Amino acid sequence: MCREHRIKVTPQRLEIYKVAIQSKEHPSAEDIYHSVRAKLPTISLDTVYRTLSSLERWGLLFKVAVVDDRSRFDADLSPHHHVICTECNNITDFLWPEFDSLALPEDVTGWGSLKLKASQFVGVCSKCDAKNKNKVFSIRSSAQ
Amino acid sequence: MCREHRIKVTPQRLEIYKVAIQSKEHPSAEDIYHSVRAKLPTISLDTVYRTLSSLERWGLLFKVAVVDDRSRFDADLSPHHHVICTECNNITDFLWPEFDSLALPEDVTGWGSLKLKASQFVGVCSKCDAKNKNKVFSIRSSAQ
DNA sequence: TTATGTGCAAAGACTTTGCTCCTCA
DNA sequence: TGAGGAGCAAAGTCTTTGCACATAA
Repeated sequence: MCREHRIKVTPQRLEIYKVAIQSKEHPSAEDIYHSVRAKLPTISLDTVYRTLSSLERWGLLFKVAVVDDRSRFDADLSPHHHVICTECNNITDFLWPEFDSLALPEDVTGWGSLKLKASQFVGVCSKCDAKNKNKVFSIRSSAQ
Repeated sequence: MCREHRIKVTPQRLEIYKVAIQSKEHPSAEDIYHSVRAKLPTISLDTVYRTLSSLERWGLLFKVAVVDDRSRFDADLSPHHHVICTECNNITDFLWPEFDSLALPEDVTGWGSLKLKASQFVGVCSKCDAKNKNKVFSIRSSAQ
């Protein structure tokens, strides 16, 4: 793949891409940095940033979203969508074939050339919802 | 609206919200800052940030996306969607009633409580596409 | 009057960049 | 051997925060 792009194959690039495609957590640059350090202890964070930026340029990876000021990446190129929890910052994948087969509105087909077509939902996941309710409850009870 | 939330009505808040709902450009904090300064020359950027954050908390405004490292805001709460051009960073609205009436997949309905349901497309708009082609052409011709 | 909000300045956090040495091809 | 990449450190941006003064209610 590097050879296709006529650039050097380095252990850093191999490992960063490996971590990216194996991760299901939509990791941030720092997450990837920590994972990669397990195999390449001397790698630096800026190499991770530079490599992620290259992978994105080559279309092997993309920024899913920016959550809590951190960019989150996804190397899964198959059609899927994301729900983001604003409490725990988890990003969950889901499939939605009905969406994928929907015809795009004319405003979009005439707009330009699309790179990425996805839906994105934002909310609070049920786990965090439950935690919040408990919190409210305990505040109320302690306030009595 | 401020009174509903039991907070003070200040000229800064009024003006920031006014700019936000009137703008169709999905402005960044800095864009809003510049617009508001026309009427309130002494306003500071951190007041804009603080107010935008409040408006978001009250559900009167939301972050559409982060483009070019800047958060972009939208106070239009009616159902609509966005296409983002990665070249000129413009965000264009479009309507898509077919999407809006589509049933959500079970993975999402069971996931938690949604705040925001929208689709988001990323690509290069036709204007920038045309510019790029011209650029490539002129490079080629000058290289001859 | 008093709880809140604003301005100012400085700090924080993530990300990018210049430069030198190293390394893949 | 030579072009391109990695590491290091420092700089750049956007955004947040502490504090004193101002202000809406």
